[in-house]
Amino acid sequence: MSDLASEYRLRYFKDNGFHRNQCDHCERHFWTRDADRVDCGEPPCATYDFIDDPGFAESYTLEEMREAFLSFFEERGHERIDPYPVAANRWRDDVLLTQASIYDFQPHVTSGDAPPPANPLVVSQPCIRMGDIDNVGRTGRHTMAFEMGGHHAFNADENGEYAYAGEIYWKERTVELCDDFLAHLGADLDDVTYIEDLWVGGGNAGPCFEGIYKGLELSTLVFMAMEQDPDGEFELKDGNRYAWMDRRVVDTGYGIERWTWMSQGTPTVYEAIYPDMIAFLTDQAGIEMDEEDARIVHRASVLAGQLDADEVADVDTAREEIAAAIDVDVARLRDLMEPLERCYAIADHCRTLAYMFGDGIVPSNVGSGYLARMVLRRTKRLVDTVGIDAPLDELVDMQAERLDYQNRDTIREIVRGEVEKYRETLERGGRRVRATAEEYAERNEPIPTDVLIELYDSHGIHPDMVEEIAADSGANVDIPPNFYALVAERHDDAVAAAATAAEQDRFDDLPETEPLYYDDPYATSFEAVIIDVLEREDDWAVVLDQTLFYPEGGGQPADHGTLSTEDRTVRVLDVQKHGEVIVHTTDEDPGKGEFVRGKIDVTRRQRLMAHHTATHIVGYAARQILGEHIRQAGAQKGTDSARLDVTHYERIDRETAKRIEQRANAVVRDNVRVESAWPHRNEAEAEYGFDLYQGGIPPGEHIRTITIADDVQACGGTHVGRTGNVGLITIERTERIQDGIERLTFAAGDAAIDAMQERYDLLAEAAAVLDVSPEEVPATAERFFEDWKARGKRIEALQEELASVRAGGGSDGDVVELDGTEAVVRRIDGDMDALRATANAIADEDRVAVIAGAADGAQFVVAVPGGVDVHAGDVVSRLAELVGGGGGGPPDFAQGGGPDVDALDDALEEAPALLRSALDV
RNA sequence: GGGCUCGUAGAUCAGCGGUAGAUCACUCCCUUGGCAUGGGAGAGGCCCCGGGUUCAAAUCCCGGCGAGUCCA
Repeated sequence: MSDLASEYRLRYFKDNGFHRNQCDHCERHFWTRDADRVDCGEPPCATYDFIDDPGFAESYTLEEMREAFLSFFEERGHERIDPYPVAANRWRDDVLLTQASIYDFQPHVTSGDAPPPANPLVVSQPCIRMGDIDNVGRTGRHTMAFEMGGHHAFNADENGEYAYAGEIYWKERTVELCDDFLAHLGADLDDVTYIEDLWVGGGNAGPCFEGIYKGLELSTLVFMAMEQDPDGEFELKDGNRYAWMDRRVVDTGYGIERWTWMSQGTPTVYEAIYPDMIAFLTDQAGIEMDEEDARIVHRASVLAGQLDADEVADVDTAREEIAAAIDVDVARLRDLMEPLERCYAIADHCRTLAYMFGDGIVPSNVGSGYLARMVLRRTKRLVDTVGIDAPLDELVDMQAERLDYQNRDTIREIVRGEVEKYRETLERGGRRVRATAEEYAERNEPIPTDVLIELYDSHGIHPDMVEEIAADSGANVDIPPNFYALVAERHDDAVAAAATAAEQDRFDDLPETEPLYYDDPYATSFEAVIIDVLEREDDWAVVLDQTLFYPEGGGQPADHGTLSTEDRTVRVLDVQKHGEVIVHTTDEDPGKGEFVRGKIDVTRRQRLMAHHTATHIVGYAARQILGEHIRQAGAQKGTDSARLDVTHYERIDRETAKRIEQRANAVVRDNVRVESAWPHRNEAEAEYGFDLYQGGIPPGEHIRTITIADDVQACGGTHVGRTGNVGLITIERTERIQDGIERLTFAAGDAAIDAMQERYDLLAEAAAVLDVSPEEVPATAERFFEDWKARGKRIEALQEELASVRAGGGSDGDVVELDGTEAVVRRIDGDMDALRATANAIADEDRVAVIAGAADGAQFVVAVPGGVDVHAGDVVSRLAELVGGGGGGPPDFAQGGGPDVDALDDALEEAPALLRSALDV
């Protein structure tokens, strides 16, 4: 690694009497005002020094600390902006959850493509970090959900290449602000250290300082100044090479919870940030402590920072060390701490869930919905373990109320639904495990590993749950230590090959195509100049200077039509966008350098436009009927129908679909204008929020918006002018694409009429078949079905009756005398069921039965009563051979057959001989 | 986005090429003064749907629909 040490030598440190020392334990360098200091100040190199001894002049609640932070930076030239949702995938598609305040400005602002909403700015951003889940509750400082206070400045060279330029401030001012904020709150600055570190993430990197005070990391000051570059001069800790870039982004993170904790000096951060909920939970869990217990807890809390699962090899050992340090038995310490730690985790997880569901995440088996489900189930297990009676939706609601969410009823409904689903999974799993355990206990074998993996991977049953239940049945379980690695092995997947476009280079050099389709959505023809024509295997690729043809995008298929020159007309079969170049696929060569007149297929275009506008309307209607959590998870428009996938936590039944249909058609009848605009991205986001991005996140500084009534979406598609032009919307069906995602398939305009007529035709056809009027179809169908079932039963009964009659009667000619037994060899008129019934009836009279039929090829049934030494399977097999087929079965009853019906009677002739020889064997 | 598992009587499940089963619930009868219970009999199945393989499919293969679960 090239030497970056000079990056950390700031004038600010020099002017303020700092020294650069090296930590005795971790050997990292740090800056301090205390020349003699030998530890960096951060656990495990140090302990918490502020428990019962707050580090600031006054005590703050979380809300007060947030305000103190924001206003401090506001007073120093930063603009305060509203926090973003925790569901980061609403404005970027590379991550699921917001994990830091800088996430708000990635990728477009950090890359320089878009200007920041303000510069510099300050925000308190709710974040969720699943990675800390094992530390939550234990270290006293880790939370899965937290608010990251961030002040950010975006600097760029003055070369005009980026959406912002100039120097706002960089390292000196950033450290100064952090130091000033500490001073502002009354911190003892001599006890503050700034540890040198290097930050790497998301393709960027840069030097950073960790601000530590009294054993607690309060801030991280990142100076993002490098980007990944194969030829870069620095190889950093992730193994990639990086180079300096011409943008410099100040990315700071102040843990608002920790600052709050520092100001209060409570044993843990949790008691500082939501004291009411902790009190409620410990009370519910029946945790009582005498004075001595409380003293132990306090002393252990000071050392709890050592329990960081990322830092220590073994949490149990770390706990033993703590027990030894405060001279308490480790078992007693654990008994005292674990229920408390669980209560802390519950409070934190409930806050996480409140953020997730409050910001519109819907539980699912995929994506962020899956993360939410995992957190919820973990929380439910914790709640049950410590014995809290309050329902989980109430606990989550306590946090949702504190966080001031408006959709609390929906949040509770989602939580209740998920708890119920989890209960069902456990019940199902329990039954399955009991059955499996009994099976192996009986055989006196341990439950094998592959069964454990299957139980977990396919049925969601954790191996420790298997162990618990199996113990009741006396079955042994060996859980291999690398269990989860074995599960992961089952998920080794083949990497999908990315298509490489050879012609891409050629298109890259062409000028951007001027799109005409936005100017007038009803235009049908245009004139253009052919820029380039490329012959391909089966067709031609044509690039024009401008075009009315809409290229496939945003779920809207491409326009079709024709391009005509003076002497020829070629058909346009497909249109694709390569960057800003629009490529038409044609069936013939139109000739290069020619003027062409283009005509689009108007019917196709109008149907597509109707469906596109209808998609917005259906989404808008679904949101009104189902709730604010409804978001587009995918969409595809066609000429005959369109489909819209939305996030929702339960099945959309026919009744609900009808309500959506009615609401959508009301919007059509209102005949409001469909407005399009090209606002600046930041202005659009500020005004409408991230619900804009229903159909994906478009690039660029300006985005195109489509407004229908109160619904505003970023959209590049073509739309009708007024909702009335859509004509009619019919929802054809709903289906569940994944857990938490419902697909609405609908038709609009002409296609809706077609769909309605087709459906009525189906009903009319069914009515004609039943010879009743359409209204009577359901009742008649039901009557017929019942009748059909009753007849089936009647036939079965009659067949048995007939069989016993046959068994008794029949001509004497077909009775064969065997050695001490009689056999009946007979051909009857009936299907396999009749044959079986007859054979059984004969066998019931202690006679061997060989029954043949020809209802569906040649068929045999042989039944042998008990005590007769003939193997039915063998006899059938040999008979069947004679008719070109096969057969078999158990010794007392067998069936078979073959295609050669003509040979049936001959085969029956052979039957007596076969039986006798079978008896002889 | 990908993987895996499961759809059989009202419920829970067994059967996994050869005559559709068990337990509980249900109906009736018997045991008892009544209840818990005990004994007996009975009813209840488009074996999710559609193709294919086979002499023969609930069972094997493919597709669809429905449900569950794990991973990114």
